[in-house]
Amino acid sequence: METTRGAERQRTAAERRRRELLEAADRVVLRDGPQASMNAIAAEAGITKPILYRHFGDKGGLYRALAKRHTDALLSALRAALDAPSERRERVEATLDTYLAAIEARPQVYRFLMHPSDDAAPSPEQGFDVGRHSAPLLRRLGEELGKVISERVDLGPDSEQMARIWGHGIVGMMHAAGDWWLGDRPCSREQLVRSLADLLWGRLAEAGDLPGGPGF
Amino acid sequence: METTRGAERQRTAAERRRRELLEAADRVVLRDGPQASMNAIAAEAGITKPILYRHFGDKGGLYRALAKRHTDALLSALRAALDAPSERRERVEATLDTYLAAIEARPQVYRFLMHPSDDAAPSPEQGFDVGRHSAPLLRRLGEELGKVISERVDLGPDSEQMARIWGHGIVGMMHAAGDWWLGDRPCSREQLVRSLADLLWGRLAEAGDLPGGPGF
DNA sequence: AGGATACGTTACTCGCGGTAACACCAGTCT
DNA sequence: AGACTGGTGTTACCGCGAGTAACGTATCCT
Repeated sequence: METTRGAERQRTAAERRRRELLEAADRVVLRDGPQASMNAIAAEAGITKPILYRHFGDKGGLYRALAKRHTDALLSALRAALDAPSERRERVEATLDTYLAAIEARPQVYRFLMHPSDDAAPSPEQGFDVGRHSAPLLRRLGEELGKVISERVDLGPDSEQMARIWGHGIVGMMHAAGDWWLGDRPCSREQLVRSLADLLWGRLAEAGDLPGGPGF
Repeated sequence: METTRGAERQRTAAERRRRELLEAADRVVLRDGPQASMNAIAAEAGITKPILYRHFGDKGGLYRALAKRHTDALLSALRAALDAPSERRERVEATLDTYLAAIEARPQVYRFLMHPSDDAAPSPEQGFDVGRHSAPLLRRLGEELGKVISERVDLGPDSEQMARIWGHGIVGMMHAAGDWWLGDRPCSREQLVRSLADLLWGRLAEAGDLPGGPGF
């Protein structure tokens, strides 16, 4: 009975094929942006649409598979920065810098990852579902950072809750500032990193008011 | 010569019509979500598609007009909180709370405003354009807050730059935390507001390490 | 009256996501 | 050998939504 070995070989072949398709999709998405059509991707892979659908179900499936690869890569880079053996402030700056360097180096990947992917389930019942606007990447980063904070930082009672809030908040801060910076490039990366770290280090609380009206 | 008076009346009539169309569009978008079709909106307004296109150019135009109304409303509410005559910390908390209360009260509006609206210009030249992932609302809030900070807070040299960075960063923090909170509702709004303000007030820098591994 | 300028319609094109139906070509089971 | 299975691949189609062309009609100015 050769079934097991045969099935095995077929499975690995299918997986290789899948990887090839993903790489083709990657090329197209990085060239045309997130609105790349399934036709274009299929053409790039040298095949036709139905094959893509057999492998990935629908466009969302393909995009999710594609996103996972890049997300994993970015996440592991961030973890490395987060685990460096140094002072907390240095680690925070290193993490911010790693993220910003990544989106600076490959803005197309960044753009793709931030795409909401429109998995908005049309939810039949009146009143469509609410939240989940954020890209899955941001959710994941926020959760991950929350976990790290709660494991390592002493926040007193309700530590768990606060750590998650901070995780999502910090990630959001990093993302929004990064997105803005990437567009206008008003300053160097170092300066951006330092300013954000300063913000997290409470300089807003310490700063004095300027004359005229209430201080923020 | 009646041209001026006639033109005037026509213009105001057109504007009233436009407002009616926007209100119809509002109803549909708030019911069906951002993927509402132009057909549906036209039907709700009791007319047909071409009229919408005459008034707004394309779907993006309609959505931009729609977004402006809500954005302006939210922004004025935030300004009020930001201008209250009290301590800085209180004003910050009030502003956060105002934003969160708004997205809590009308999540559909929130969802619509955060929709990227896919104005991704297919930019003919190789390498499509990069940034501008964030919703226009966030950009605007970030700029606005940056202005307020730079006007009121004394940040020393490079104040302008840092204020803008902080503006976008704080808005991003608020948004990401709010989005996550709106989905899972893991705590009360008060608690969320206090935690975020604590974060901005430098509690991350002050907190001690927890045993085991490097502290964040 | 004559003509411009709005408002409104029907009926279409075009592109995209997704699918049905069919063909082919391995290896496997009897 | 010959039937069966499961993978790869195709062409041709459906449905739907954005956007447009062409046409008809009321209103108001000259």
